[in-house]
Amino acid sequence: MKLSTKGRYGLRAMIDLALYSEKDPVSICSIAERQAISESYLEQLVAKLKKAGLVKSIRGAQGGYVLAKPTADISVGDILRALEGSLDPVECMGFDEEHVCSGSDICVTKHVWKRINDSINQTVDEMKLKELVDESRQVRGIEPTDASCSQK
Amino acid sequence: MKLSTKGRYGLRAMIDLALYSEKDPVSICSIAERQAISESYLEQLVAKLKKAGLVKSIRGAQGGYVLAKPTADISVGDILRALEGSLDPVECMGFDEEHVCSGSDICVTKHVWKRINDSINQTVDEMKLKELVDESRQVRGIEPTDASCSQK
DNA sequence: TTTAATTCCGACCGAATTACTCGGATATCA
DNA sequence: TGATATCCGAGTAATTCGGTCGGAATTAAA
Repeated sequence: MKLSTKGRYGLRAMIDLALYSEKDPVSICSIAERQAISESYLEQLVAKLKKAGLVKSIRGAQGGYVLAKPTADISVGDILRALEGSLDPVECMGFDEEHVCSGSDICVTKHVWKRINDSINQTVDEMKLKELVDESRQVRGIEPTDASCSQK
Repeated sequence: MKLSTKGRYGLRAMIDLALYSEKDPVSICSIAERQAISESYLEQLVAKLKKAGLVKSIRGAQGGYVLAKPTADISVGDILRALEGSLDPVECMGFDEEHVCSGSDICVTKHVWKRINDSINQTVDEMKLKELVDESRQVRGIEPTDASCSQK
């Protein structure tokens, strides 16, 4: 029942991206530096975010990433599901249709799993990236400029 | 973010145990047979349930297991935590105390993880074993006698 | 008093997943 | 034509998962 580093790093990366990409695209390298995440690993995560349609890429020099949608339209659930796959702790066959299970206790547990799944998804879907970004800006002053990241 | 077979099998085993242990203790062997779970694996799970104080064992021939508490006093959360360990998808240091995080976005994500953890634990704790057992009995007729399980 | 049923305990094991790294191809701005 | 970037796929060490196996200890029944 653990959330992997994909989800944990990825959410931080998205907040970082939202904070710094207002003017110019943000490079993976600069996010990695600020967030102390391995650059090559972060690359994989951002690829997933892109495939999910949450960020857009701009290739070439001075390129980077920007959000594909306004922060109010991106939920924590969208981000986590993009990175982790389904957040359902139990993937059950025939959740919706009234599928008759073999044993009655299996059927009963199915309701349990569904309630857990629903509770998680509801919780993450009602939190929007906008709220997190706003909160983050309140904590420290705004630094909207993305310092180009150090070379190696 | 997956619940392992420990939790899934274990919950079914607890329902089974509650259904069949009213008169006599129930053997692992018979639970394994009814629930189609490997006997030797189930042994490990029941050991965890025992250590958590949810079931009591009666050793020797005609022995087995019985619930240690009334079904109304055992929550799904108790069972799952006994088997899986903490259900918190993210284990965060210093959740309670106002620990100042290094970066503001880390602090912000901390609130996210806390809300997810709370939502899961609340959901599983408000479901009691009693409800599941009652529901299970409604589905099919009651078979309170534990047929001694087939030998190998 | 033996025997069969049963819990108890720890070691082992293959397969999958996690959390990365690395090397290089491709695109694009200056 | 470089220097920056994204893109992409393969490799890999460590850990977890989902069990199995063998045997010791306990106790009811024959």
